[in-house]
Amino acid sequence: MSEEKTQPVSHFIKEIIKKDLEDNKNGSRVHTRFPPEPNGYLHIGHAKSICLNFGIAKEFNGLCNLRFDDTNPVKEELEYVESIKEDVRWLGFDWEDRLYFASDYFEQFYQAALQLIKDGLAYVDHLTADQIREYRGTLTQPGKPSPYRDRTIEENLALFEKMKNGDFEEGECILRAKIDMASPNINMRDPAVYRILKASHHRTGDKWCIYPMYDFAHGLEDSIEKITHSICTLEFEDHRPLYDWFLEKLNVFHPQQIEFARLNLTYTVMSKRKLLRLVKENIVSGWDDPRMPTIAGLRRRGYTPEAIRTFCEMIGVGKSESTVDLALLEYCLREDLNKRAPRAMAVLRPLKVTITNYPEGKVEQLEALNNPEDESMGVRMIPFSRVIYIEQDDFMENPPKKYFRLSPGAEVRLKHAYYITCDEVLKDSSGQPVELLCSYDPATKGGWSQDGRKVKGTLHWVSVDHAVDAEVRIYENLFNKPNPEDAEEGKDFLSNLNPNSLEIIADSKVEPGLMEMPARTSLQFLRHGYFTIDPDSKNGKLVFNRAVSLKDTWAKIQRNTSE
RNA sequence: AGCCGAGUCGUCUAACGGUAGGACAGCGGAUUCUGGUUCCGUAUGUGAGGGUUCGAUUCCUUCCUCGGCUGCCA
Repeated sequence: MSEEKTQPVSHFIKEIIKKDLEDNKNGSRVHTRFPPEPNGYLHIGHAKSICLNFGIAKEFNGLCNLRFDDTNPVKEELEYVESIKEDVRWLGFDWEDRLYFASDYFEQFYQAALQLIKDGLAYVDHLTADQIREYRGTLTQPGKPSPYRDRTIEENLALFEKMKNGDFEEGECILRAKIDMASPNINMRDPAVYRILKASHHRTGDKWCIYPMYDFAHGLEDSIEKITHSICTLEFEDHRPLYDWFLEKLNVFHPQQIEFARLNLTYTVMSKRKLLRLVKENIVSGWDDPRMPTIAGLRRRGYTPEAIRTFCEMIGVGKSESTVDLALLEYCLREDLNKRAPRAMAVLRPLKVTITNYPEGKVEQLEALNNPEDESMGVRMIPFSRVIYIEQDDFMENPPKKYFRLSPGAEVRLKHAYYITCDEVLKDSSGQPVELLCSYDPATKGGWSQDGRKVKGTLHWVSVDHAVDAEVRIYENLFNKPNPEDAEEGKDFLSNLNPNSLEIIADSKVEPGLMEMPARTSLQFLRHGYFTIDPDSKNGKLVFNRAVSLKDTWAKIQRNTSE
């Protein structure tokens, strides 16, 4: 595992913390938390938050908790809890013994609610949900008080007790904070504190039938854990006055909420709701489909934790809504894997080549460098013989200008092997080349020529008799618009799905040494890109995912000249 | 419309009253047994107006644009 070379960059949150440290606020303690709701898989946007929270703790000698914000039993599941733990660990972060659940605090939340009632700051409201909406007013008009707003403390206490005991049905009543129905901030117009949910919770079972709302619970969770800096995304900015109100009225330890802009990526949707739809509607194969921006998907695709961490460092942290170019993520992966991934030769779309002047039955073991960027990764031996496969794209009968590859009469280098010249093209009835007859120069063994003669093209290849079959999965963006939400009138993001986001090449040929490699090994297929061995691989049947292609200058030239 | 927040190269992000810088993407070139890597070079930016100041991306002000907020979701 290599260390990120990207140095931590400062940003406004770190500046706030540095100042707090200077002022000796919180006894110079820094304690953050990552508080996912277990209602879906983590995605690259969460990675930003994880890197931020755990990264800050590390940089300032503080601590970071992993806390599940599981206050809504109808949406949350154990499967998600497990996947989240796995993903955070995989990203390289350690919460040590500080794994917490909001549901562990339910009793404390209940006591706090009681306190609010006793202080005349909360009441049980029997308005229906529709009525509450009506009474709340609008963005421009103040709300009006509920007729139940002035129930006595004793009455509220008794009613809340009944709520807790299950004497009311869902929706019959709620507990509300008594704040200000005319506040310009709608969150302050007597927000809900507790609602009745007769659902079984994945951790507390049927012990409770009332569940606290986020605004009430979250600050208390932070307070209980003595969090110093409660970092969340921008949409909670309007909730901060409420966050502060609860903590102040309850007179408990008061963490500081700080909001930052969530990550958006081009060609990607990031909301859990939409990702859930892709999964539920079988548009992708699951949460870990390599086209998903989930941590599980990126992992299966072949992304490394190092690349993701570097990316999160490079994008910065700010308060303005922004959309990062997917190309930056890809750059981070290439940069990481270029240094670390062993090279291998894989022919994705094979074209047979017979080297007519190479002895039949002869096999040579040729030496190949595993990684030119890191000689300590050593060498391997690759079998060479009379009949080999090259890439179909590496031959053209009528090549355009600047085509360096094989064509009739042209000479190219076979990587690590010999120079060959194409003498004859054998075609099928439709005119498609099916086999090339070539001759090799025995004096160029290893890919060198003594006479200083140069060849422009170098091709990868595999020996037909030694090659191993493989399935290769080529991924493109799941969406064909930079902003998938940019859909026609009346259509949604699904109308922007890229029909070519997955291409399966079933009959590729790879060099034999890859048989021994374990799943999830990252490799560079020479001249193709970075690939990883998919867990679907079975004995005798390798499956590779392309994580990201190599930069392809030739493809770019072709694109530019065709325009 | 009310409240809150945000506007700096194409994108992301620095500059905290004193030379608008970096990264990615782009373009051009060199090197190369990967049309990869590496190296070198290059273009593009402070939303608009007014003010304060010797000096404004930075402070004030008006406007404009964008985002969030009217769940018993988080």
